[in-house]
Amino acid sequence: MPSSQTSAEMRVIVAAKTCCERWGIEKVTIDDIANEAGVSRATLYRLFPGGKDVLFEALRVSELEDFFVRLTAQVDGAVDLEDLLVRAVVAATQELRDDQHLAIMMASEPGDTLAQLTVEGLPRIMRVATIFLVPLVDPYLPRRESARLVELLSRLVISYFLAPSDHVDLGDADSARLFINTFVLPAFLASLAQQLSLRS
Amino acid sequence: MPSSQTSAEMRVIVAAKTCCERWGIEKVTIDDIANEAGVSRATLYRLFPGGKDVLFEALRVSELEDFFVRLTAQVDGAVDLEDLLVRAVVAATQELRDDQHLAIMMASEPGDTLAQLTVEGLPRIMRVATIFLVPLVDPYLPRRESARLVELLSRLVISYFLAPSDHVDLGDADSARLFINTFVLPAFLASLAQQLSLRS
DNA sequence: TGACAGTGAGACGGAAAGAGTCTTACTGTC
DNA sequence: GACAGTAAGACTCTTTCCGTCTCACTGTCA
Repeated sequence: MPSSQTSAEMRVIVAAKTCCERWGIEKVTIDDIANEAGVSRATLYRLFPGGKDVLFEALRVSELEDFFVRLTAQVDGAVDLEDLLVRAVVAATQELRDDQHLAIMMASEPGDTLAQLTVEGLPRIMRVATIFLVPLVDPYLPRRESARLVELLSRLVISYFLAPSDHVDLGDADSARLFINTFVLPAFLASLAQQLSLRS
Repeated sequence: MPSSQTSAEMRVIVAAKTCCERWGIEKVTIDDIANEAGVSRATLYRLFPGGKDVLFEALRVSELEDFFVRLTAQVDGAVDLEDLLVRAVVAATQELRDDQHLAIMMASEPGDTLAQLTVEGLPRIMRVATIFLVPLVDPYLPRRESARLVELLSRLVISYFLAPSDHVDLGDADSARLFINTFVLPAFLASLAQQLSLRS
């Protein structure tokens, strides 16, 4: 029964998320999660062979996908590439800032949390960002350029979130627009012009 | 340096409270509390010989005293015995209901929490209640009767808090007044009359 | 300067909790 | 009756935690 299995996995992931929010990641045990999910420990290990590491990895992927689902919804209706990028950057920045869970983790386990936003987690973030955002950028740029653009902006959003600048506020639409037009879009102008000429 | 020592003890107790609110009592370790208090574990054991048990006992006493300090403030200005009792009962009931920390503990560790409100903790509650409230009741009743009254009302408040009744709501002033006039004050009427005649 | 009280850092052993594996028994389905 | 999925829990190994203890450091008072 594949659908029920999937549902059980989701129940466990949701339970893990709930437990982490309640106790913080360093206080959560497998038993806590299994109990919260209404599932035995044996079943949990069957669903996530590898235990805690695999489960938490799945949890991070799940949260990341949720993040981009919300982000995608927020950029819906963008009228051109600039509008799309500005909306995406502003929404992502604000969502990062408003993420209470992230703030708590940053306060209680800064090392692990930062690792998940940089050395360890960035590749995954880039991957998921690419999956979600490249299709949105594709109409305006060649595929290869789309991926480069999404990667560049993702890195910038995270960097400016982790270490805010006095000169740029990517959570502000005007500031983000100026920044994107000045430092980001010019690099893609050639491709952009090419794509436009192809379309016309 | 006795004053600094007292302050260190308070720092540890506050840290213990903070940690309990953050993680729940069953997830807190002595190290957590020592770190939160900015104190080494050795010092913590020096301040609270006996460790966790003694520290948590001190924490409970501290919270209990805070509770009655707030309660005492809320009944300030009562004009007569009935007014005093109604105010005290209503304030205590509402404070119990609004206590977020208590609610969390009741949800996560009902057994221990209930024990602290009944078999294990009630004697201490009565003791502290007596210390704080008997002086307030004293003007209206002989000392022996004051203690009996405070004990009776304390027990009733806790009982009605733990198991609400369809007929009485001690969080409501009118209901509490009716209840007190019907079931509590009559038992003390004789003493009350005697005290009044002595005063006149 | 030297005794001294208070403290932090951390080692240590025993106890307890947690992780991951595995077996057994139960339940519903084909 | 075979079978798949699960809960319960026994079991081992590892980690964490507790409580005690020692040692070095610091500021104070004589």
